[in-house]
Amino acid sequence: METVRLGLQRWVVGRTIDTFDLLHPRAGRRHLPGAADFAARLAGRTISSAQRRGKYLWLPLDGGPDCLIAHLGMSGQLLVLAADADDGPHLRARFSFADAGQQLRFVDQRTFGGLHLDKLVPTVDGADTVPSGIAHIARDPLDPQFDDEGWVRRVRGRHTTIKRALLDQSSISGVGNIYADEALWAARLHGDRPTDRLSRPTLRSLVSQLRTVFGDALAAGGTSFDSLYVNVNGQSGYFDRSLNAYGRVGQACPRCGSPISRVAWMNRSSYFCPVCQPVPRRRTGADGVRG
DNA sequence: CATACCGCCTGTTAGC
DNA sequence: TGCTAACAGGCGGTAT
Repeated sequence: METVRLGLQRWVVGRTIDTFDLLHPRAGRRHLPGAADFAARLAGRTISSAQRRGKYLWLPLDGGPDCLIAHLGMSGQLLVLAADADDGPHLRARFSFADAGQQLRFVDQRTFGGLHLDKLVPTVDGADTVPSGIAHIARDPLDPQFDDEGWVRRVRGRHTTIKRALLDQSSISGVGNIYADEALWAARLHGDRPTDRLSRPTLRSLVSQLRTVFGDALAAGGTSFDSLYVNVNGQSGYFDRSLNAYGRVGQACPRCGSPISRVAWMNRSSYFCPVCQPVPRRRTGADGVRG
């Protein structure tokens, strides 16, 4: 998502929207007044910047509505393409600009993503602004304002497992199933470890590993697992080539050589090394669930 | 209140 | 060969 934000910053910031065409109702489902209203509100607006928090992107607009929010779901793409470029089968929305240059297109095969409008409100710390509808999304670990110690404290105070905590976007954002498994592998932690029994140094180390995983992915241009994730120029990232655990069931752990395990987890999968990341012993009566 | 987990979508692919 | 079922996954909503 940061890769996409950088692309938008380069290619669409400063440009004025001429027409907006919503081509699939699911892409605009969060804009309740409908496609015609959506188009009317965007016409003539100039995009003033490109912002991101976790997996949400937003483009602040001059003259209100405050901003256009984009969430790509798992298969969404924002592409900057010539006006005569082929639509393809999954084009969901199109932005044409007053300068008649390249268009911005929202393409989304599985339609989990979407676009909507929102107003900007100050963050609780007053440091900047955020769309009102995503104020519950936490900062991500690459955000200079992310509070490591605050996250460690919060996680240790909860009664859940560490993988669930990593995927909880209201505590730490930007972490999906792939990056959660990779960071847990790097930190040698099994995702089922109870958060209230992890030490402060262990959790600090986990944030640090997460930052490394994010940094490496960003340097490689993002993660593309099935070629659906691409940047605004249609180039896909190649970070998937450097995954250590995710998707590697049966292959050797790059650290110890043991075969990577895969288990069903929350209607998806978890990948881990059973030797480096041992399954935690179940808590029993003697240990006490509440301790 | 805190935590757990389903269902939304559709194209690809494994398996029969 | 042609079909079915599993799978990918962020997150809002609902159940516990």
